[in-house]
Parts: sequence; structure tokens; C-alpha cells
Amino acid sequence: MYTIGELSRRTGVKVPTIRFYEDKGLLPQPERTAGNQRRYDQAALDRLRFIRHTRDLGLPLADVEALLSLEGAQGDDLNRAHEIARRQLHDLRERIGKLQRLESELARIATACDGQHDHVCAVLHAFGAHDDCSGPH
Amino acid sequence: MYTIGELSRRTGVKVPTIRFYEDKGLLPQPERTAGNQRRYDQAALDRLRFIRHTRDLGLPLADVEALLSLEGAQGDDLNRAHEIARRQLHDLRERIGKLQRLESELARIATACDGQHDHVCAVLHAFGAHDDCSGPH
DNA sequence: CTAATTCCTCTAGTGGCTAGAGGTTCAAGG
DNA sequence: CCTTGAACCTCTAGCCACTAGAGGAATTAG
Repeated sequence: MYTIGELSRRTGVKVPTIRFYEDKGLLPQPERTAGNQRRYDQAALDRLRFIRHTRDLGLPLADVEALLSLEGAQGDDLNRAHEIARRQLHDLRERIGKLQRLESELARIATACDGQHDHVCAVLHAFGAHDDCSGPH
Repeated sequence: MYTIGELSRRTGVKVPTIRFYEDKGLLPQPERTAGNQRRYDQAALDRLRFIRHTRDLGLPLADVEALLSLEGAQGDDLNRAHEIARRQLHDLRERIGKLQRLESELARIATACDGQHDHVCAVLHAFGAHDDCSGPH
């Protein structure tokens, strides 16, 4: 049996966040002591680790919930889990691509007018002028 | 003179968002018609484009505001603008790196147990098991 | 002059937490 | 057994950057 603080330490999820997940229905309501404090079992620890990991991967809570409901899934439900993973991968690749385009632009801006400080800074100009960008975003 | 809708069309910033920026002090309060409707000039359009662009680049509104206050800056203030750009570039590169690590993991998960559907799906297992990850995140 | 469109203000909701107030329970040391 | 201090409890409010909707007024095209 773990206290909420122990659960927090073992998963890296902050205490208020654990309560927040319970509120949202992602974690089941745990047992309570006579003094109304939460006590968790191994299953809760595993479940929270799952949530933590999928959140780290960038999945929104709604998807985490969907995956959790597929525990011990079979047949079509398995396909659904794959589907979620595939969609997330797609989203992630899009995000990476977009950020990389922004990176090259920001790199250009950050080095603008280094050395020669004219009376109007090129950095400020560059932030304002989308026309200068190499690609769309 | 532009209506708020025209400003929206020309910048791609939604109408409620424009009012939101005004509320936050990022845009000055524009003139009003006799009937209390906002009318914007060229300067407002430029300013909103600047905000839009810097937001697209991922800068938080606080940084956008800081840059806006540096309009026509000189000396140390110019360095401050550079500093903001440099810090953002650094942040962006970190974000990209992290997402790329996640990408490889998610790719692994998405293809897990493709073909052979055992009684416990590897996708669900993979989402739960951080130990399987190649690197930290 | 009418009808459609756009505008106004205001409130509340989103996601995913995080912080704080004000009070209670627990575990260890004396 | 009693005290102390850490950890716990609930509840409310705040964060960021918007977004949506209600209910009503102004503008514009025909």
C-alpha cells in the first residue's frame, strides 16, 4: 500500500496531479484510511506509470483514457490502439517538421545584424516581416 | 481604416483573438465609430502582423510584449531583442530534440505486434513500459 | 426600408495542470 | 502517552492563449 506521496515519488507525477487524474476518472478512487487518506495498490501504480508515459509521449488525456479502456483488448480494439499510436506518430512528425522550419527562420533572426547595430535593429524587423521567411508556416 | 473583420482577414488572427490582444494591452485601443465599432489604421495592422508572426514562431505573449516595447530600441535594448531571439532558438532546439526522441519510440510502438496479434497487445504494453525506451525523456 | 452580415460586451469553457488557504491525520521521538 | 512536524485532506482560484456562445446593436447591400 502506497500513500499518495509515495506514488508521486515512484512515478514522478506530482501529488495534486494525481488527485486531478482521479477527478477526471483516469485513476479509480483508491481505498481510504480511517482518517480519509488515500492508499494505493500496485495496480494503481502501474496505471499511473502508463498515464505518465503516454503523457510524456505527448498524447492528450482523452487518448490516454481511450488506451486505458483498451486494457486486455482483443480483435478490433487492438486495431484501435494501433490506430491511436499511428495517428500520434503522424501528428508528432508534423510538429517536428513545423518546428524545424521555424528553427531555420529563428536562427536567421537571432544572428541578424550581429556586429553592425544600425539605427533600426534587423531582429525586430525580421520578427515582423513574414515575407522574408524561406518557407510557409 | 479597417474593421476588425478586415484586420482578421488580412492577418489570419481571429476576431475574438484580436479583442483578446487588446484586452492584454498588446494592441492599443483603436478608434471607434459613432456606433462603438473598432476602426484600425495601418500601424495596428503592422503591429498585429508582428504579433502573429512571433506567436507562430512559438514565442509566449510575454516575450512578444517585450519585443514590442523595444520598437525603435537602441544600445542595450537591441541586445535584449537579440537575447530573446537566442533564447527562443535554444528552447526550440531542445523541443525538437525531445520530439525526435519520442518519435523513434512512438514509431517502435506503432509497429509493435503488427501481424501477430497475441492475447496481450504489444502496443498497450509498450505504452506502459518506459524501460523499453532507448533513451531518456 | 429591410434583411443579412458584422459588430458589440460579457461570461464561461478548453486542457492540463499548479498554487495556496485553512484544516486534519499520521509516524517517530521523547 | 504526548507532542511535533511532515504529509495529508478539500476547496477555490489561477495559469496560458485562446475559443464559443448568448443576446443585442450597428452597418451595408439591394
